[in-house]
Amino acid sequence: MICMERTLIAHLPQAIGQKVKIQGFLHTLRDQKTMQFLILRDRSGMVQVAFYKKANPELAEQISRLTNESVLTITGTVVENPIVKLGGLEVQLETLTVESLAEAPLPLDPTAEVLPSLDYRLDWRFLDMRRAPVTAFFEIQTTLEMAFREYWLQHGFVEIHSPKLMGSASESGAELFEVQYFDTKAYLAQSPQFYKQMAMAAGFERVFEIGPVFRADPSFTSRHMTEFTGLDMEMSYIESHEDVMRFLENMLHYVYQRVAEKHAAAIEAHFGVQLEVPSVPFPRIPMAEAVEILKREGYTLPPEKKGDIDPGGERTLAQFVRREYNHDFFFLTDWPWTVRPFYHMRHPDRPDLTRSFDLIAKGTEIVTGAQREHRYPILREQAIEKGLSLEPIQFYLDFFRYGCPPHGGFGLGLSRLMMVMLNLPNIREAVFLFRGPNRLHP
RNA sequence: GGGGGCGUGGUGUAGCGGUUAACAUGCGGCCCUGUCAAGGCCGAGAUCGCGGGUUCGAAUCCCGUCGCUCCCGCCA
Repeated sequence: MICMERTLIAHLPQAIGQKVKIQGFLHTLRDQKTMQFLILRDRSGMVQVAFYKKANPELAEQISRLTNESVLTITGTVVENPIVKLGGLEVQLETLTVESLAEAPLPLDPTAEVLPSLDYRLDWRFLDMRRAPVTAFFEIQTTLEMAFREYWLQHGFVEIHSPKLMGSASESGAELFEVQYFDTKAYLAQSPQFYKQMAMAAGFERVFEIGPVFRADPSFTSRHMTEFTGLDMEMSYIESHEDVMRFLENMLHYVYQRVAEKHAAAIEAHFGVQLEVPSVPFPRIPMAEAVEILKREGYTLPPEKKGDIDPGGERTLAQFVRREYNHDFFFLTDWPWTVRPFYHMRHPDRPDLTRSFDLIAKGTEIVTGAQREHRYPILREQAIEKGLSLEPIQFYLDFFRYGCPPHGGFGLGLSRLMMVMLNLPNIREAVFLFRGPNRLHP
């Protein structure tokens, strides 16, 4: 017992007949007249621990006083027992150490079958996260992020970490958080956009970044956060945004495959989703065509949108794509110049359209990308056309004055993708800790 | 920022003009020869978000307020 190594509960079937040390939370205690059954839970699973009270009445007394979710260290012998429904084995308790006695009652019971409201769950997120589906969520997310990294590394990308404190607004400025920075003001980066492009000007050719993004939008929806993790990339020597889309769809195909290989069963069990690896290529719908489709589908766009498509329209298009192409994903391409930022490249023959795209997954926008305008004089003109003052963005414009390869890239929302993949109704449970206009704690 | 919905024991819900405010779960106690989402019995726990109004009477109707939530705008 003194120097015994801990055995994970999932590994107990390989330890039949052996004495083991297991540690975890007390999931349930069934305290009977002659016997006590403890269900112990660690990150790998649950096991039944059995104890004959008369073997040690004093210890039995101690077990009776245990509260649910207390943290225990237990030693005992693993025995095969087909009668036990939980894995057909149990640990016969020899020693017990209470590492941490949980107070009762619990404000949130992780073992309860009825879930409290999401808001209450977020108040007690650390208890909420003891539930198996949440544990599974983060294991899946870890695999997903690893798959992205694998794919990028296989294709010659370099990882960068751009600063999140900025001296000036990078784009619009309206959605920036302002912070005190000694005797001046700084802003939290609402995108690594400019810095990714800086890496292109530096000749890195291919970069990616996984990092925090801040948006000061007072958005009250099930898919917005004020702080989220962005998966961003930028690549040089492309011909058009088509190259970026092709890269993205192949990467998502790979990522879904990796997740499916490892977690298909868990995803089915915890989220009721049969994970479908999306086939490539994804359907592409130019904006002009999308408007026609919506007309045929009987969806009326709000008149003030003018070439843009609202979330309802995106959902309608998603249904259309599901029906016509049997696909969960589609690219909405060639957005009007009027609704895109100044750095998107325009079509040479259609200056009213940009070489840009959004990726819609099950009706939710998860990616925005484009070929960027890398020609200094044109970029400068476009900034002026958008009514931007050049002075605060001159450092950015300078990237394009001394040779810059043609390039493009995209930004993807990690939680948005997780939400879509696992059919979660709300982004607040697709993230470790949610940050929104009314939520800064815990 | 605009619009809709909700707010009842710790939690999740029912009740929607007159009820000792109900049910489930959790909590406490007792019982039960191995249980297994254990089961059985008993008990504690809510002045029905807050303020005002209508009414003989309000958890129930009206107004305001706060909180949450969803949709729109914005986006990842």
